[in-house]
Amino acid sequence: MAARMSDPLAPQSVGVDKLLLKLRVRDDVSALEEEVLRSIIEPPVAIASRSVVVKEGIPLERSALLVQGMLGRCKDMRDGQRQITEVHVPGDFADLHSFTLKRLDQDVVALNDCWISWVPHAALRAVTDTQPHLGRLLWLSTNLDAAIHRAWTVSLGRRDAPARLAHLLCELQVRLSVVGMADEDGYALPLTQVDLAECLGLTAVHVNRVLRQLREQGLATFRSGRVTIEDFKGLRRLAEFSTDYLFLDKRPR
Amino acid sequence: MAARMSDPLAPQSVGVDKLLLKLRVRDDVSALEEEVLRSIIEPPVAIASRSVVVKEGIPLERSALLVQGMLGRCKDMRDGQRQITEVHVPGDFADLHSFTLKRLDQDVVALNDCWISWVPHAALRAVTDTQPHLGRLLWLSTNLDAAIHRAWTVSLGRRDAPARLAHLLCELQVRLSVVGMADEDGYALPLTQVDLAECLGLTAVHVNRVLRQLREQGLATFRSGRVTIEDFKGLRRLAEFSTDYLFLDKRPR
DNA sequence: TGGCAAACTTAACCTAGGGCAATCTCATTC
DNA sequence: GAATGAGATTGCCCTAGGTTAAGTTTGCCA
Repeated sequence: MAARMSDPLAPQSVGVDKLLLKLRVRDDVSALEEEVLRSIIEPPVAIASRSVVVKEGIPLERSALLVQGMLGRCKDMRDGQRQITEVHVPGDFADLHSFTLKRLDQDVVALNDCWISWVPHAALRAVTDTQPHLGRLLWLSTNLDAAIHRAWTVSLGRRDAPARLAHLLCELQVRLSVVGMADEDGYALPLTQVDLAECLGLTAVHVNRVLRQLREQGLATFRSGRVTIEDFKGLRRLAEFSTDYLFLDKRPR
Repeated sequence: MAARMSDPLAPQSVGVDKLLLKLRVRDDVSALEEEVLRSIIEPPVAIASRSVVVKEGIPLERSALLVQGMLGRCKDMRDGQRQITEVHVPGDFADLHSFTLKRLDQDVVALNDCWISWVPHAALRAVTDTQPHLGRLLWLSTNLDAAIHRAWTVSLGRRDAPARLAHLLCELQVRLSVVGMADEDGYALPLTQVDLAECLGLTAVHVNRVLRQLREQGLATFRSGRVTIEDFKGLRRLAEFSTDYLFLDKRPR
């Protein structure tokens, strides 16, 4: 499997590094805590595009830290429709909530070729026992996921298709920036238009129409796996996007 | 304010009791842990219907345990539209995520007259420092909220209006049962049709149409603040509802 | 007990986005 | 370098749900 992957070299520690980038935007992480984190994270393993990393309902003893690529949380409906409820970027734990819940309510699927690092729940339990502040930081990271879920709920409930797409493009721009994977111009987005549709509660055909709209309005272009942001201000305005829900600062404690 | 409320008697400890019911469905809570929980929860205070309990963005030092009534997490849009991203029932912490995030990304609003108990973040910090298992249980309860968010995302993205409404009615039936506030027949639901619309990403007019549909199909009736479930099986089938995402069991640890 | 105001209900019309099918593009493989 | 297949694109038609605008019912308070 790994032989077919575009980047066959396992990224050694970038997973933890990106996790640390993500956490340190929100709070201080001491050298000791960093050491502890590094010690509980297993070496990365390769995951083939489109494979199911974690299946809904199965009892779990570990959680997956995404090192490279993108993962989605997917719910399949009876009629074959699918909804993606979150897109994970490197540095995210895709299923840290399974540490408390012991299984998942939805599948975690690789949206492209990925590298992930497993973290045993036993080690996480030890962290919450002996490093309460670090434990609270991990708790925080699951609460960030929840905040993202709420933002998606708002999008699906109250934004029309162009605003919804623009909101997703803005969100990914910001989340990828945090882990150093986006610049002002845009970012690599290894999804298909079908995937986007499954994030946005739309059909692939309509996503295609709306992508063209954004392109023709000079806001953003999505082509061959790359999002080019032409007018971030305009995109933000269209989406009514604010970074508040991503908690990009350290608050007084 | 309290003078105008329908039930002027402060329910003394039912908030903690319902929280314990909720937690004990998911895991064991020792007598000591119960004692600790009771000790950190302040006496209930009355909240008038429609008032904002917690405003988005404000730095917070405490979280609200809902004792009686219902709360909603609301996002207001520029154009006056509003999306509710979760409905809280007694025994829920409405904003426990603010313990790690230090503020909210959305307002918490009283959907009717409520009683809530505040819990200081300092006390929660002490719990995570000295009672790691109890700390993990509180973490779990925020992860339950996230699972509910994901279920709503799926509803908004992939279910049509009747299925979406049916799904919400099923969810509340189950969540209220856990805290002893629903029976086989149904439950009190102190929301307006506008509130339902704001949960479901629909207009109030369409909610009204769909309520009639469910009534005429003999599935459920919502009238004068009460949901009567006439055919739970049928409602479940229509909604493609499963209780899996509510994690109603204790898993091996 | 009557007068409001909020909530609910219904109808007529309209539109954003879905459904379906054909075509196009391009990368991969033999 | 032809065959293949996944993804992207476009057009046409249609429906679920929105919009607007009346009513009607209900509960509250003077």
